Amino acid sequence: MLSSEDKILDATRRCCERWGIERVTVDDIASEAGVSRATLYRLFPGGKDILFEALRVRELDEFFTRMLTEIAGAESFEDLLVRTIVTATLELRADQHLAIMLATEPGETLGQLTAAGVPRIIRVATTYLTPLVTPYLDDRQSAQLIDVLARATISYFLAPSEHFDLGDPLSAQAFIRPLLSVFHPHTVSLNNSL
Amino acid sequence: MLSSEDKILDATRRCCERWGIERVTVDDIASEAGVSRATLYRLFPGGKDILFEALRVRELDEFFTRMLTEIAGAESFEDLLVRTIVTATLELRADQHLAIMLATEPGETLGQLTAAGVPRIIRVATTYLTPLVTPYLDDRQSAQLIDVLARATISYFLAPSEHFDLGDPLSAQAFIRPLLSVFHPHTVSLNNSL
DNA sequence: GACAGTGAGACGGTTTATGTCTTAGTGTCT
DNA sequence: AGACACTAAGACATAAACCGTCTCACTGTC
Repeated sequence: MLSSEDKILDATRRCCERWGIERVTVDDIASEAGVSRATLYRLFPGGKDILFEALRVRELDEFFTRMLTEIAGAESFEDLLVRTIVTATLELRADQHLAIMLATEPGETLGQLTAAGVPRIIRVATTYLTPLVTPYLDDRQSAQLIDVLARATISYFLAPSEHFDLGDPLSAQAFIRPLLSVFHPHTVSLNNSL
Repeated sequence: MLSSEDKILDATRRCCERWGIERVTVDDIASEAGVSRATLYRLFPGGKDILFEALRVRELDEFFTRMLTEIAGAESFEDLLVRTIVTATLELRADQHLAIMLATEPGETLGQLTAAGVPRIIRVATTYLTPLVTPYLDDRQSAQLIDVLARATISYFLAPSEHFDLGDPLSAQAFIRPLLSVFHPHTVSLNNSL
C-alpha cells in the first residue's frame, strides 16, 4: 500500500503530463490521487508549488538511488566516473516522464535542467556521489568534479555531440580521461591522450 | 494564404491536442491562430462549442473529400464498396490528430465516433457517397447500406477483429460479399459464400 | 473513550475566462 | 480623396473556476 504522499506525488506526475504544469489544478491532482483536497493540503501545505517541488525532490532522489546500484561495483577511479556518466545518461534517455515534459513544457523543463533546477541537482548529486569519490579525492575536489560531470552529462543529454556519446562506455572513457589528469594526476598523469 | 476561418480551426486543432478540450481557452486559440479574440468571435459567434463543432464539420468534410478521390475509379459495385471501407479504414488509422485525441481525451473522442457524433457522420457519409451508390441502388437502400458500412468501419477501426481486417482489400471483400447479396441481389445472388 | 487520519464540502477572496463593445488602424475599391 | 470591409487591441462587466482554510462527521486503532 502506497502512502498518501506517494499517491499524491504519482498523481501530480500523471496530471502534469496530461494537462501541463500551468493547467493542472489542485482538484485534478486530489481526485486523480483518490484523496480529498483537505488531505492534500495537510500533507503538502502551500499547494501546487510545494507539490511540484516535492515531486522534483523525490524524482531526483529516485534517480540517484537507482544510479547508485548501477555504479556500485566500480573497480577504479576511472571506472567509477565512466559508469557514473554512462548510467546517468542512459537513465535520462530512458526517462519517459522527462521526455513527455520536455516535449510538452520545454520552457519549464529546460529551466529545471539547466538554470533554476541546477543548484538542487548539483546538491543532490554531491550528496549521493561524494561518498564514492572520497576514496580518491578530497572533499573540495570531489565537489568540483561532481559539479563538472553533472553539468556535462546534462548538456550532452540535451544536445548530443558528434564527438562524444556519454551513453557509450568507450566514448565516455575518452571524455573522462583528460579530466582525470586534472582531478587526479597521481595515477594517470601521462594518460591524457585524447 | 489561408482564410482566417481556416487559421482559427487549425489553431483549435493544435490547441486541443496540446491542452485538451476542457482546458483550452478562447484566448489560447486566438493567439495560436494569430488572430484577435474579437475576430474569432465574429467568425464563430458562440465561442468554444461552436468552434469545436465547426472543426468537426470541416474534418469530416475533408475526410470524405480525400476519400472520394481514392474511390473514384471503382469498376463495379463490389469494388466500390470494398474501396470505400478500405480507404476509410486506412485513413482513420493514419489520422494523427484522431490518434492523439483518442489517447488524451478518450471519453469525448469515443463519444464523437460512437454516440453523439454518429448521426452527423452518417449524414455526411450519406451526402458524399450516395451519388456513387445510386447507379446500383435506390435511395432508401443506399442510405441503409451507407449507414451500415459507416458503423462497421468505425467499429472495426476502434476494435480490430481477428476475422476481418477492413484495411486489407481481400479481407474487406470477404466482409462485403454477404452484404452484397442483401443489398443488391440482382448481380451476385449466388455469390454469398462466406 | 481518546486519538490520529480522512472525506466531504462550505466559505470568502482571488484569479481567470467569457462575450460584448468601442476605438483606431490598414488595405482595397471606386 | 473618400467609402468600405476587415482587423488588432483592449476596456468592461459578468460568470466561472480555483485557491487556501476551516468545520464536521466518520473510521479504524490503541
